[in-house]
Amino acid sequence: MAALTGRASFGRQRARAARGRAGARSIKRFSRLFASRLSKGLHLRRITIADIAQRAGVSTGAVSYALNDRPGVSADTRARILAIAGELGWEPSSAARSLSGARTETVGLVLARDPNTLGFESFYMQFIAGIESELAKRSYGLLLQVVPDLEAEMRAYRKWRAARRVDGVVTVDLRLDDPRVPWLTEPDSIPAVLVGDPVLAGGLTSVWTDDASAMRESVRYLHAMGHRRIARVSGVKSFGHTQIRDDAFRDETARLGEEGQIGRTDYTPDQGAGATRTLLTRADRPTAIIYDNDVMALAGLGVANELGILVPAELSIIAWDDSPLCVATYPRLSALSHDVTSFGAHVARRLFDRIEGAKGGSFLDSTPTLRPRGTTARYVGP
Amino acid sequence: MAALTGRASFGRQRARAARGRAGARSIKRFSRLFASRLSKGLHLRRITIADIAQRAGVSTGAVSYALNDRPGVSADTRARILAIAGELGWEPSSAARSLSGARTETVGLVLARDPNTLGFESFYMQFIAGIESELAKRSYGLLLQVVPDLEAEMRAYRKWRAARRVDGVVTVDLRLDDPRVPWLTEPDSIPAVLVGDPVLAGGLTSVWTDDASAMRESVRYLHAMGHRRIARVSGVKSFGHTQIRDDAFRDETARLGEEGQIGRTDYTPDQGAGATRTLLTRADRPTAIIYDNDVMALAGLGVANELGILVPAELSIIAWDDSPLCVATYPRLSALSHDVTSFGAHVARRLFDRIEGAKGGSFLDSTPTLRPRGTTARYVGP
DNA sequence: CGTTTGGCCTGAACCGCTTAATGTGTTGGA
DNA sequence: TCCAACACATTAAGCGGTTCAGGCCAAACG
Repeated sequence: MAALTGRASFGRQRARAARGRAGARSIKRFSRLFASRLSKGLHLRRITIADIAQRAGVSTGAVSYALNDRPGVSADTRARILAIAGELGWEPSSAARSLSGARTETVGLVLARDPNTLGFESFYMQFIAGIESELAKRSYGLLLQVVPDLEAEMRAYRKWRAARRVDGVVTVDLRLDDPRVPWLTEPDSIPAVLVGDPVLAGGLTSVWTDDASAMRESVRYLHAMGHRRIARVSGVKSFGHTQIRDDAFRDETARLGEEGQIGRTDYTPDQGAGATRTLLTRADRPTAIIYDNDVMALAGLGVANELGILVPAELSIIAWDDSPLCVATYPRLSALSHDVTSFGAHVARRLFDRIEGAKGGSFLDSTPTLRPRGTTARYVGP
Repeated sequence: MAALTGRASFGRQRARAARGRAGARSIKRFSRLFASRLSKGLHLRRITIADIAQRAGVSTGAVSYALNDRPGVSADTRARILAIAGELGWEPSSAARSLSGARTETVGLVLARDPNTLGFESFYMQFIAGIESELAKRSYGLLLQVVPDLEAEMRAYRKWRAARRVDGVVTVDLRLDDPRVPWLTEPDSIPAVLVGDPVLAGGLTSVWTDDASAMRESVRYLHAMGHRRIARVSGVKSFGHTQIRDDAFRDETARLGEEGQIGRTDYTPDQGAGATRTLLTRADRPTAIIYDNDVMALAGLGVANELGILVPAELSIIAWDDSPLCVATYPRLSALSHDVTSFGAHVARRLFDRIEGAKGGSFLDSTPTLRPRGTTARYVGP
């Protein structure tokens, strides 16, 4: 026995211990297991680190260290454990992990929007796809919740925090004086990345696009094309980015000596069409309209067609958020193009940084660029 | 002491036990806690059922029974426990719950689609919103994963099962001979609800819409309007519902003595436009086209405009899956309308039934109904 | 009046993993 | 040669619930 190597003797010890433990677990335990197997139809017991430990002749602690790539095991023990884990097809129990204080391996996203209007905001789906692309790399999951309003969103956060459900959250549609900001700033809160302008994020980590610049560029572009009456059909006023675009729009039109009109909507094509109709039936109707999303731009195009106003000869149209939709219409919609999927990925990366303890900060994503297509043209007078 | 009520004496016992335990936990434990408080900035310890038990003067077991609405506690003890739990703002730890074999309170959804094409399938977002509406009622969460292909989807399922991550899954985009069906049929698999025709679901629970009827109705409608050359622009061939619609389309056109053409796409507007162009530049071009989704119908409308073909005078267009998009265009798209949000809710309800042990079965959701708008009209010859 | 019965509760094991604290041999230095 | 330092492992105490086998006591029964 004394001649045995350290490992072998550990192995024996281990085996003995295991046998002892199994005995101690007694008939009670066994019968319970058996009963559950019967009732649920011969379940295969799940593979745990204890199984790996037994096979490798080490303790569960060692297995845990090895599987988590932490010091405390030798290189070859680690390799052996990893091999066995692979062979057995072991998957960590996220429940056990998070219960013992480690990561949940889940991030949360709450969408506070009317379910019925959500469907045609292609932004979210693309954004989610982008987030997922990063999560997949670290085998994280995305916990999604669709709620009617901000209060419900806060409730969801509170619940997630209390239940230790997520490691972090992505927060979208920031508002002015957003209640989520102070809440997420509390010392005990969930690590978060806010999507929106730093001025709205109150020092928390934020990822943003320079919408103001994009708006200014668009206005200048239209002005240079001879447009003198430029309008904007905007989204929900309480959203921060709406205000930012509003301000930039007003500012830039004023700077160019124009009077910029703004129509207000809830992002639905219906209201987009309504706002367009209002604008186009005025005596001094605009010769160009910038829409806050693509479906409203599409709706606007429809209204123009209906009213017999030629696009782009008599009216130029620009959509915010380029999408396949924009190239599906005829004429094709000129749009402010932004890669929403990679934006989502960017957000996810920042969230991981944050989860790993990075300090807050604001990160500028690429600025939407104007992509002129068939709905913008030089304006040559009535 | 003997004169005390049972409850009061239990309370004392309990308190003593608690003190004893706290003592046994020793300085080691305390210092650890303290250290973590210091490092993370005075965390409030989370509220557990032990806290509730202590306050109520009962055991944690009793608290568990009370909170889960199970027999084993008297009505007023239950009420007292519930009150204290509310007062303390207790939230169950989902990790602890799932670890001890109970529910995860999470359902999973894997979307095997190219992230870039996902954005403009309004179907999914609406569908998800519908699912969420039911989940919210039971405070379940939705774990979402976007993957590139079926294999990755299977991996996700396997992982979720191994990690006990979800209580059930919703499976979409069924195919002929879908590998997910046998997998989900295995005795040890995850409870699932399949979205698709029962013939594809192999006995598992499925929720479906009668696409064949809807297709037949559309073809008959167009035929009755004088159309004699009806075409279809379909989606991905490997999807089961594509085949079902194909078959119904071919069958019904043949029955009416027409030759029904089918163009194949991947659901993108780009390919929808391409297929339309091919169809419309033939010598005997169709006078009506039925599209498999709304964005392709939109793209088709664009191509017709571009080619100078008048819609609906010379060409009728029908979109599958009505959406706000359909009323944003000019003319408005005639569409097969289906309430996708409530469809999602229906699916979620069936999944809960399944999780609670219901047998498989197939459930017919409402059949899409044709909603004629501006893109369908009587055909009066060339 | 002794004995079931049944309602309420307690105690403690257990779920699978993490992680301090605590051994053990081995080495290297004095 | 002896001891400290070190590398590797083990042990066992949690994490926060669930659940089952009792225990206790009052009511019902024979």
